[in-house]
Amino acid sequence: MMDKTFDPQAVEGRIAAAWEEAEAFRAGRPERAGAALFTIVIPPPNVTGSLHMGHALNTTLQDILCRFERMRGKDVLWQPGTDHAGIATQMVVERQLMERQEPRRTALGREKFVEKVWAWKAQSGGAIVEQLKRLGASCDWTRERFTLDEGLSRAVIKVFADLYQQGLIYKDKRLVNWDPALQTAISDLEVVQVETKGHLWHFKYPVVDERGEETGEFIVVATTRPETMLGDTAVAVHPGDPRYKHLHGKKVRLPLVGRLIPVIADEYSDPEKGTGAVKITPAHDFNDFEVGRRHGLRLINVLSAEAELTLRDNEEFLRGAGPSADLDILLGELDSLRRDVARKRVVELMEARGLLEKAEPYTHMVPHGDRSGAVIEPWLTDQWYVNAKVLAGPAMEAVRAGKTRFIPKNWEKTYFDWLENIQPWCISRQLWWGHRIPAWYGPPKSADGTVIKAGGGAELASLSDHWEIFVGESEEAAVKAAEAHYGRPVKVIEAGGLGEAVLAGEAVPLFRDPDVLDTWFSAALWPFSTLGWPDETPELKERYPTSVLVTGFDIIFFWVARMMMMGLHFLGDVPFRDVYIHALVRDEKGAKMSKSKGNVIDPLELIGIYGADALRFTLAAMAAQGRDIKLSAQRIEGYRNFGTKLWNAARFAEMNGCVLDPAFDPRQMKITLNRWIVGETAKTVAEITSAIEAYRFNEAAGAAYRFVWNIYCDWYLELAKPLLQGADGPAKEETRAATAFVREQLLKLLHPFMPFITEELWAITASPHRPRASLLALAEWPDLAGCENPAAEAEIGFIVELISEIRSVRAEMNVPPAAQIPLVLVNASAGVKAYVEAWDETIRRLARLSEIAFSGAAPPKSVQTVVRQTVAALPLHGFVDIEAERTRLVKEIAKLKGESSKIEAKLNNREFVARAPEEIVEENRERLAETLSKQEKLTAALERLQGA
RNA sequence: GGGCGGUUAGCUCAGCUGGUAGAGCAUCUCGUUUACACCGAGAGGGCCGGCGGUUCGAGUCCGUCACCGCCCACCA
Repeated sequence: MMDKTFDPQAVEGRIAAAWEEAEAFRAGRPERAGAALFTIVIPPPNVTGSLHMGHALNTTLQDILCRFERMRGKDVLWQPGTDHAGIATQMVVERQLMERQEPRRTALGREKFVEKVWAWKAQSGGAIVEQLKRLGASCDWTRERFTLDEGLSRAVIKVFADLYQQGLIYKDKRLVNWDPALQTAISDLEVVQVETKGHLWHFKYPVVDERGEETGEFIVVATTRPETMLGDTAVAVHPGDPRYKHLHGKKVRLPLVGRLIPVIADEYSDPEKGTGAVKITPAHDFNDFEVGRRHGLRLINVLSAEAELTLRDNEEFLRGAGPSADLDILLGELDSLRRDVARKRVVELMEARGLLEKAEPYTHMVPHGDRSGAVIEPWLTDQWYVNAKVLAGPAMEAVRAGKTRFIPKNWEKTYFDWLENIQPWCISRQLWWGHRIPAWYGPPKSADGTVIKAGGGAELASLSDHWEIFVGESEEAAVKAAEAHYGRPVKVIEAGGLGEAVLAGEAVPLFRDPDVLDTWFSAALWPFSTLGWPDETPELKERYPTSVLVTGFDIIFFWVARMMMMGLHFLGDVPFRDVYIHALVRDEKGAKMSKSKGNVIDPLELIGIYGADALRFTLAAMAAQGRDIKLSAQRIEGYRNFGTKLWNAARFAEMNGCVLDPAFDPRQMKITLNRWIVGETAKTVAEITSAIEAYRFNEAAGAAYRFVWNIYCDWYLELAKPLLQGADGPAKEETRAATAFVREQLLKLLHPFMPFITEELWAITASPHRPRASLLALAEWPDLAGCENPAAEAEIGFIVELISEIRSVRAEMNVPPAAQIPLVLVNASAGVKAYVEAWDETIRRLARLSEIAFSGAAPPKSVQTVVRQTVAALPLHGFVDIEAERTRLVKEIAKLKGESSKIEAKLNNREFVARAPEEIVEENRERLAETLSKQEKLTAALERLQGA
């Protein structure tokens, strides 16, 4: 005997183990040889991660697709894995070291630290994978990959080396987004603009004449960053701005520093903004950098990696300023100040000198690192870049040509907009956890072929712009290339020991770039690196391009676009045919879930309370395209109840001996009721199938829900009770078989959405004599084409409507539920009579009637209603309240009148009759006739009531 | 500043190619009829944000305005 409810906690683990044991999710199962292929690569979650709602939604949708296609007979590969997540992981381990008061990263050294990270990964890195399994993800876990795996690393190194040889990866010295907290460069995408309240300070820069004497005139510049003024090398005005025309070519004295800097005319300066004159700090502002480049201005870098003032490095610049420089203050007091402290101090100094015109409150956008939250500094460094512009062309073209489809389509625009304006992609990170860049540096070779010898550290640094670069897929390859280049033996050393090695003069020293690659660089290769590339594996050959990518819109730029670029460049084809972009999961008020807001709903907690199936079904039911999901526990509870309903329907079938007969043929049934439910099932199969094919998950879930609850349970099982509980015979046998058959179909239909409960029911309801041929996960998707049955629909439809109508009237007339009353059908047609006689007992039970009679006229004092043209009269005698009935009829007639006059107006409109499709016109005529006839009958009933 | 979405029942949302406005929850009334109270029966509740337009016909298409949300760009 089954329990009354399904206990997810007790069952889920066991079911998951059964799947694993049977290797149900393994790609390339022998019996599927030659089957159509279906491939999805999972968006690899961070190893540091724990399951959040975004993962839960993402995983659920992919799993629905995979289970659906697997049941349709395809050979499915859902490729799982995790991402090493450079910055995030390094931060986690560093924090851990700090908490345990162990030596810091820098104290440990690179090798030891990386070892620690691997140890951490081995111990707690796999948590997310276990959590995905709890959700029921049917990945081929035997193929799990990690972006730092040996194989994937090989792919990364090869891609880097190839792109370098092709000139698509290059090293450049320019401004990058520098994160002073993490001490690394980050890409544009990792910078978030945050609205920040600050000030706009107006500084007066004195204008000087040819001899360097101040003329008494000032040019006023506005800035939000006073501390960077120490690195100003010009003031720009718009060429057409009349206010400043006379100053073109003149100079101003940079306050505090004292150096003379030019006033330049440049279109960049906007007369509308600030004072129309803008200070130019090429080393600390992206726009200024460009202006500086146009005008050949010097770059004065006044900030350190920690974003502290480094004025000593610029002594030469400061000393060249002449007598008015506040050298002592600059070098003594300001040097090494943090940027925010320096800002205040510079303002004070300017004010003290009468050069602060005004300071006004000002709200503006300030760039922050998305991981560290630190204010990002545009900073001049050497970094590696990918020429994304070249790779973006084919990526756009492929989508334009329809080789990859975005669903919903409107995301294509977002994709195009970004790619059209793409900037060089900074891929080097000053971290230790990640793929180390396969570039080796050697000392410069002079024109005459001699290797330039270098002295100590400072001298080395000054040479850094001139290193020879050797990129290779291995150290051996790089050494070989270097030896060929220098014509001398080469020795690989640590960067720090370079000076001595060179001085020793024996071998040419070579050292490897200490930086690692952006995590997204390896992620961009995921669709082919996980399939074995650069090896020509069978999987790669057969499964690339993959079928579909399922992901959130927040990583279209980070990931989707880059996979497109890399896939097209290295494989010559798109990485996936479809990209299904799903929504964000928000809290019930619509706010983005975040740890800091404390509104995060933990999927694991929900799974613990309601079970994985309930959570999955909820997410699917709410996953309408193009809209965020606001999740509430109440909703999940509702779908948990749905599971219970399904469970009890199966339980009922079990109690009534409904066992599946494999020989059962749904097309050979005799009983109308059974034909009807199989017909309804067929409709539902078609509906769910096409909805999943079109990624309309909510519609598929909705169709399944309605069918199970409102059709199978509410009507079929109720109507089947007399047959199931009646005397033995062919009708009972057929109904038992049909009940079991339909249950089988809905377990299959629901399996992609609720894999655990359906698999469990599949096992429980197996016939004791005939065990299941396979797990439900591997069973065949239903195909009931040709089982629709309009005749059965007409009959059962009438019965359902009749019962509903009587129930409604009874409730409205306040007839006590216990009261059994008679029903009289007036002038019923032969067809209706046949229906009713066939269902006499059931109608009486469900509508709580004492008897059903046929007559040529409605009995006096009866309440009347119309069901599909037939008047149904309930002689209520003792119960009827004439007033209440009159009110009910008047109301009902008014409603019908409104409806009929609307249709009449439509049909009287010649244009409508002439232009609307014939079927629509016909439909309206029928509706009018129906409405009028019903109206007539109720009006007659009302008149009789008044006569009585 | 550029772009994308949203505005439908008290709440949360469906409504795909224009053709009788739907669901879940909540509310109200009733029901211990052995599958299920995580249940059953019934009811109430909507000028589909405003204004124009196209059309025989608009929640659905076009324009426009308002408000809400998101993305991109922007340290004067």
